[in-house]
Amino acid sequence: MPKIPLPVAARLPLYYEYVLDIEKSGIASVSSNMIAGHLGFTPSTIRQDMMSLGRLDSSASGYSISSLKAALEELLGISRGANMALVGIGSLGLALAHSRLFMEKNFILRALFDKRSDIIGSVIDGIPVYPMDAMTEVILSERITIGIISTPPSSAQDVADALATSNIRGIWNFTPVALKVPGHVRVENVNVLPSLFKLSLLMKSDEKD
Amino acid sequence: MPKIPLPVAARLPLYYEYVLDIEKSGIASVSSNMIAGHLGFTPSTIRQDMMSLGRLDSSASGYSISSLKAALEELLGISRGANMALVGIGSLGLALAHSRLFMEKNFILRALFDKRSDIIGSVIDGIPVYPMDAMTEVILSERITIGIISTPPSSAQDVADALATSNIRGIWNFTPVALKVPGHVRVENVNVLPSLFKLSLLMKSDEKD
DNA sequence: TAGATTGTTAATCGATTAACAATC
DNA sequence: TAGATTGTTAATCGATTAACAATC
Repeated sequence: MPKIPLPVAARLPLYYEYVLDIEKSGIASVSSNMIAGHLGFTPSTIRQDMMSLGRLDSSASGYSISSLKAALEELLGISRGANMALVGIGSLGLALAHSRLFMEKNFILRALFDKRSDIIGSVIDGIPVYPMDAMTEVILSERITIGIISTPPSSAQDVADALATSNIRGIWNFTPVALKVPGHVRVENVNVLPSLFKLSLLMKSDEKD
Repeated sequence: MPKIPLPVAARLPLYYEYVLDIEKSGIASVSSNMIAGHLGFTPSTIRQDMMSLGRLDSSASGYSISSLKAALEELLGISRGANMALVGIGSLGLALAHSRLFMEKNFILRALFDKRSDIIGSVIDGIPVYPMDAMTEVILSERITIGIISTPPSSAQDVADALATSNIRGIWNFTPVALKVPGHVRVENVNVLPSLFKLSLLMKSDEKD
């Protein structure tokens, strides 16, 4: 199994979006030069990255779109997909539940959990809302491998503990809490504040021009 | 003006959260060793980064919390803050409008824009909803420098054009569209899908253990 | 074949880490 | 002073870029 360096892994989603784009236009292959020009890297970087992807069909007209797409879908987990559960139906949780973004990539939201009894038993966008204590059972029966945490920060660790107990394999954490989890659970944190700070930093550097 | 390398800039928000944490506990200074231990870097990296921040008060017990906090608030734009406008009140826009996350950091949402006439004129969480054609006027009168785009992808470029015309200085883009903007406008994109792919990649690497 | 592009090795660049004298 | 930590220079590491022979 090829071990993908982190800087390369960060570029894979960009490659994938680009591949989908040009696939639509009916072109059958793409060169490192074209990718580099479009995404703002050097052709050298692209070629080095392509080597990390394993064997691709390539020729003097570049890499075949179909083999590139297949390799990326395999690596990014799109080809196999995953079942997900979301815990905490606040305004962020609702926005995530409504989003078609991951659904389109085969990451399917199968279950919602909340502690508010007035919404338990209801169905949001086709997804049932369960009580918190049904977590272990539902995660098992729906073969859920990823848990999304969008609760208030104060409940985040408790929810992470419950998910870990339910044998979840990955946690997508939308709270600003540094979760403690057992070794078999992977955590990926989503934090938008650093991105706003970066924008602020960029704008500031414009000022003295 | 110190030019901050990107890898350093990416760590600044982490330092800031940590500084707020220990400030609460009443401790007056922190060593590179403590920061490194808590955030998972080496003390060397921390000290190099501190040098990028400019002159800090330091001693044999470490860096003074107050000078470190002040330097970070200055660099991250927290001390001066900014006024923001949000365009596109879907479920994501609502979640952002409800969030206290940036408000606490002096990034204040002053205006919401949408094209749906049934909500124009209403007030959401204390923030007025304006029609799209009031954009230039409101951005000027409220001294707004950052525009948030949370519309459907199909409208994103039109909104970016309108914001640029209104002399906005930064765009915080929550759509997956690669926006084209004039040189005086900075764009920062927020994309959660790469983060989900990264989680998927991590989980996959667990599998063959 | 001729032209273009890959695959791969070597060179460069920049970031991280180590080491230690200077400072508090 | 003695102990601890910074500030800074040098060494290491890894990622990006350049170069070019091999391939289509």
